Amino acid sequence: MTEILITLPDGSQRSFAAGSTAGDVAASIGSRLAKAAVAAVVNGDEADLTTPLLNGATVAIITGDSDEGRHVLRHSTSHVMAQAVLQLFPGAKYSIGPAITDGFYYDFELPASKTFSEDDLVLVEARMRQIMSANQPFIRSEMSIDDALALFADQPYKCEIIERVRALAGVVIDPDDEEVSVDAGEVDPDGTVSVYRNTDEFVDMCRGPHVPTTSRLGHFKLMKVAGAYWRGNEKGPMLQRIYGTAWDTKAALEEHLHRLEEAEKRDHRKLATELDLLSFPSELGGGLAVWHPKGAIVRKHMEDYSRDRHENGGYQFVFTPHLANANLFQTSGHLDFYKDGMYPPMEMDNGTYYMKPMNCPMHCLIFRSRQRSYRELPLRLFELGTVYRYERAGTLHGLMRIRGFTQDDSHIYCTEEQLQDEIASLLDFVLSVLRAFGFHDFTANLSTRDPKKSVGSDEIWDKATEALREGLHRHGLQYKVKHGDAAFYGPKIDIDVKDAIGRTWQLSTIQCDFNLPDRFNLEYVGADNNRHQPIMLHRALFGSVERFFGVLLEHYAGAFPTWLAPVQVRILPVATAHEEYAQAQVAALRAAGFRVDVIEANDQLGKRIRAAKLDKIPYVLVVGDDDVADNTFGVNPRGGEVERGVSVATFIERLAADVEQGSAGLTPVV
RNA sequence: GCCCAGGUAGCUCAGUCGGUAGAGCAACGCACUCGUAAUGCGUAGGUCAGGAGUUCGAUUCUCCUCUUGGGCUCCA
Repeated sequence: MTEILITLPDGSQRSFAAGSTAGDVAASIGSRLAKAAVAAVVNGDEADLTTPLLNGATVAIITGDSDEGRHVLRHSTSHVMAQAVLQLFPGAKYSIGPAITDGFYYDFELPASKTFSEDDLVLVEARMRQIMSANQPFIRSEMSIDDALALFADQPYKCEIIERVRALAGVVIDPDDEEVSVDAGEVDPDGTVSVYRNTDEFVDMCRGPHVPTTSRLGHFKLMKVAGAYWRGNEKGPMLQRIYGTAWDTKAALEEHLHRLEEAEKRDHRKLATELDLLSFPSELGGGLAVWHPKGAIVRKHMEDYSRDRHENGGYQFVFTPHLANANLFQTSGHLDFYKDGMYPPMEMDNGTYYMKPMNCPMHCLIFRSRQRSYRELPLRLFELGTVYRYERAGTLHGLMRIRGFTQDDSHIYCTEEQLQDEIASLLDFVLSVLRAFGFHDFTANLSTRDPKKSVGSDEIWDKATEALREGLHRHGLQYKVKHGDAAFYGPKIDIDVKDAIGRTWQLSTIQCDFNLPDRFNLEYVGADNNRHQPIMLHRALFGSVERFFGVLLEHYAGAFPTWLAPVQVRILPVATAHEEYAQAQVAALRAAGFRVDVIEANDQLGKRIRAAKLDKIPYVLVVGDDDVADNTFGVNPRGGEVERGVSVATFIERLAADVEQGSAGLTPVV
């Protein structure tokens, strides 16, 4: 047969000469498509453009501007990086180099335990560009496992991957098992190993597909070097990882780099310093913050709002101490399971004390302090409880990962029958509060039982998991199931929010607990006059106040909405003669409950306006002769146009409306 | 905890091939009194993260500790 028939995605069919490739198909459709093509989908499987097609194949072209296409570009770029590193560092061992979000990485072991320096990145990148200019082909071949072991005989990491695949041959691969699927991405699970060769010297094991030649690549940048454990195993060898980003066009690459710059500008640690909100004095020790007046006032309003909502939402407030006798954490099990996360013990003459890493044990004591009736349930205890956890040094990150923090912590005790409704109304409550802080895009994760480590009966796990799932369905909330990701004591829902620049943050959790009620022997007397064990729910909404503050800071890029802004209004008298008027207005606005300050006319007006803008103050009011005469303001709103001659009454009305709108969620929902 | 890179004035940074440091902004003072994003001049401000070592001499070189950043791992 000299002709083959190919079906295209739109259902149309075309005939090609035998031996034609997906690349030929793309070229026959159009030169623009041929240029954009990076790989193809042949009969449902991704394949190289250079693979000869068989008669009757269905072919779709993957272009570089699709997710799949970028994945191919990134993966191919990582191969080029491996080749460059092996040239520049003879004797280097290469392990794996997958495509990841926005880019790729590759892990190496350098000879004599050498490490990469920042300067090496420049060298590697230059060598990569040479390889790309050389227009090397990606040539695929397949071989047996034994041949592959021979080919990679001096590459121990490659051999380890091949051996693992051999061991797994015939085993159905669970896509949730990340460790195995990484290998599966490198090698076909059917017993053959595919490799891609660029030159006589450089060949890499890979399932593909790849771009036809290295000249198809080029819009990339190496970003950073890092250490990374082989197979993520803390006890295993530490490899040297290089991260890069790669895109289909120069514009896309530049846009990505620009996005990174923007994200850096709104880094909460930077903004916290610039706006004088809080700091991390090294004298305190790592992961501990002090809140300056401007940060504290924002935090106070966040907490006030949270308290109002909880008060209206049927919660009862409690307070508990920051430390407790070891007996408490023995009972709760924290000393058995969580000791590494706790600050070390304080030996006192009447026992051993620990800083509390969690509030739950103390809330359980409150539940247990007297006999409880089913009529009291659900019992919702709420506390802004400060806890201390000895997070490992390398994991600290500004406010996002901190050692002393305050949870907006709630523990809800209810009956099995109440669980369903309670979870549904909890979700209502959580989302409603998050919306008040400017978040509108939510997704959820449902973490289910890990049978290898869990307490509680099958029945209760099933029931609780269903209750969580049903709650999510009622909300139409998009969610993913994380199989086996639950803690040993119960299933949970995590809620992720998307921020102003599209990043997601995990904030709230709703977590069932079958363990603590048992350990603390919690009971209530039911309608049947018998004793029953309540179900316990942990629920944090902000997660931690500190972390939530950090997320808000990044979300708003420091420009807090008026109801939260540390200074809502700044009045600038044009000249000294207007200061009296300015002071009188400050007094009036403060009396009306607004946060207002004034900067006297010692500096030029333009300079004071600039300073106010850099402070991201919502309203800058300029007052001069006209305003004194007419009882008006010149209003310069954040992000808006200057308006002269606004009457004081009108401005106060607008300001009040702005504040009201920002905290609109204050109206009770229950 | 592990790998890499840092820590110099309140902030952002420069500098010292080993001879105890400098800029801009901020602060303070004086002059300017100004209508919407940087007025001018001046003053003050640093045990160069901390400790030990090498050296005639260490902010600079070495080691340790603390701490920060990027990752890994961890986050019952």
